[in-house]
Amino acid sequence: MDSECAPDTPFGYDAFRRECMSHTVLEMLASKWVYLVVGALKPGRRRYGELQRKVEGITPKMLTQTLRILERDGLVRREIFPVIPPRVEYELTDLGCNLSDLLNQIRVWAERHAPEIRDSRAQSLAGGDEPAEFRA
Amino acid sequence: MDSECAPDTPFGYDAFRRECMSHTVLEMLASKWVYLVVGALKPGRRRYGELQRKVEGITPKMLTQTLRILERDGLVRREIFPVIPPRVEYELTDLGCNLSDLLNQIRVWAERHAPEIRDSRAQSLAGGDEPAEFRA
DNA sequence: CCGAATCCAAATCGATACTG
DNA sequence: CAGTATCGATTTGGATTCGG
Repeated sequence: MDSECAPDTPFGYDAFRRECMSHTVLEMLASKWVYLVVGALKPGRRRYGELQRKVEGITPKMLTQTLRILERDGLVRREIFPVIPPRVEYELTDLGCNLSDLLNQIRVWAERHAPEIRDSRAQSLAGGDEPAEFRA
Repeated sequence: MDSECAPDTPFGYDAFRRECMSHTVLEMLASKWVYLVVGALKPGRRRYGELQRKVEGITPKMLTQTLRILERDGLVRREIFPVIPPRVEYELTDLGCNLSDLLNQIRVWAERHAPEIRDSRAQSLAGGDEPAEFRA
């Protein structure tokens, strides 16, 4: 094993520990752009420009950076076609597909529960807590 | 609906659009500390100090900030006992429990696939790409 | 068309010290 | 015990420019 990770988890890794390898994996996943790019990659092969259009507001810099991280970690495969104009396609690996299913569940959850969360935030702003505190 | 979100999703929200409410939910979830704190909260009620010990390396500042965000969004309930010394307990709401299951799957995924990802990163560093490029 | 490179502003985070 | 306050380091992100 990489280093001393708590042994009370199914696979000998414990993301709660900073030195544990799985902790760094979680850090990698904890990114808005990773969610969205992996989500945009879900059906099949995608070109760079497609991704940029699908993930609204992502800059070339962040898109490239995110794709490089995903490639480095074995979640995405990149294929370059030596033609002019350049053509580069991205595709999820098996590992990436596997992850994609989970991340998409989160995305769907976010979409499904957005209203409740919006309401909760509104209440928070209005000072909506402690029962029966009537402010005239 | 909050604003113009693409209508081609099951719930009328589309996290790929920046102005969409669900996009901000995703931003909230895309945090290492949210993963870990929600994970640490999974079985039942937890005191502040317990959480701090469980989530290795979290500072009081980040722990408080994360808990406040989760409370604001209706995922965590906070109960204060007016005693000395102070006692404060945190608990997932139903919504939070629901989310917790998903986030835990991600955490387990990270733990399970940590070895493959470590290997992939190592290969990346070694320049391990393009087939049959023999570097003497 | 697909990026790489650079610069800079801003937000985030961590460490530490302090309080009721 | 359960936070708050402050400060500096680090990271992040966006805008822009350039090249193959």
